[in-house]
This record gives sequence, C-alpha cells and structure tokens, in this order.
Amino acid sequence: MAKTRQYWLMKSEPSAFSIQDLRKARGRTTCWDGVRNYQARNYMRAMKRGDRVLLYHSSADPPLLVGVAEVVREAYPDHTAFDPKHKHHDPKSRRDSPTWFMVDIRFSAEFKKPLALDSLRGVPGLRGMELLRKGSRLSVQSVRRDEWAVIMELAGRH
DNA sequence: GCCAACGTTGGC
DNA sequence: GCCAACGTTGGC
Repeated sequence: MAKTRQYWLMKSEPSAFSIQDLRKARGRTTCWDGVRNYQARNYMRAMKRGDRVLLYHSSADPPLLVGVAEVVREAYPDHTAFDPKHKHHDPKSRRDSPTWFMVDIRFSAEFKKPLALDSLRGVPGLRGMELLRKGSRLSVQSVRRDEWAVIMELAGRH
C-alpha cells in the first residue's frame, strides 16, 4: 500500500513552548503533551512517522506560522494525564485505558520570514483552511497537501 | 481586556 | 437527549 505523507498544524503559545524551545530541546525533539480535545487527539492518533507539521504560535502578537517539524514517534499515552499533581491531570484517563495521547515531533526548520495569520487571509489557495476559519480553536489541525504547498511557497521554501 | 466561538458538564 | 451554565481558547 502506497504511503502518503500527511500534513498537520500544531499550535502552541510561544510563552509556554516555542519553536526556539523545540530547536534547543534534546535531539531537537519533544513530546506534544497536554492535548485535551478529542478531535485534536484523533488527529494525533492518525499521525505517522515522517508526517510534516506546521508550527503555529498562538496568542502571539501577531500570531505566526513559524516553521516546520516532523513526526518522529507515533501516538502513545500522554502520561501527564495520570499524574494528579500535573496541570493537565485527567482522572478519566487511566493507565490501563488511556484517554489522551501524544506524539513526538522533531524540529525541521524555522521560517526566515514567519507568516502572520493576517497575511494568509485572502490568499486564494488557502481559502477554507481550518486555521483561517472564524472561531477556529483546534490546537491540532489537518492541512491539505495543496495548502501546505502554498504555505511553503509563501515562506520561501520551494 | 473584551468577547465570539466553541467543548464540556450536569441537572432534568 | 436537551440545553443552560460554565470554562477555555485565542484573535483583536
């Protein structure tokens, strides 16, 4: 069966975890813990090694697409949900039946010129992109191949 | 700081 | 199963 690379977008608040943090991390890799939304979780469970991830800085001024990472470990239980002292603890997730999952991603590249959210509006190829939908809050999103290509073009990465 | 757009919770 | 109340996200 032909394997098709998939494309995703993941949000973080740079004050909590930024692309610079990812680049400085051991192995330039981090686990993406703390996702507590079912649709976002389902997207993470669909991720495969080698999939590409757009990194987005939310609640930044301005909000920006900042670079690219790669999925290096497929979904496994998010252990922070098991820890009663942890901020993201969730008692309904149990070790023998986990509710929440995470993946590992590795830094690939930082855009020389990050793309402001505002600058993406009105780009014909991005009409309908989840990120640009009014009220879009999902912290893990699916990105279409053609949308990915447009963004790489805009970021000067052809 | 405001508030729209969610997702979740829980009473009924 | 409905839906009001509540909490959160995140652009502006």
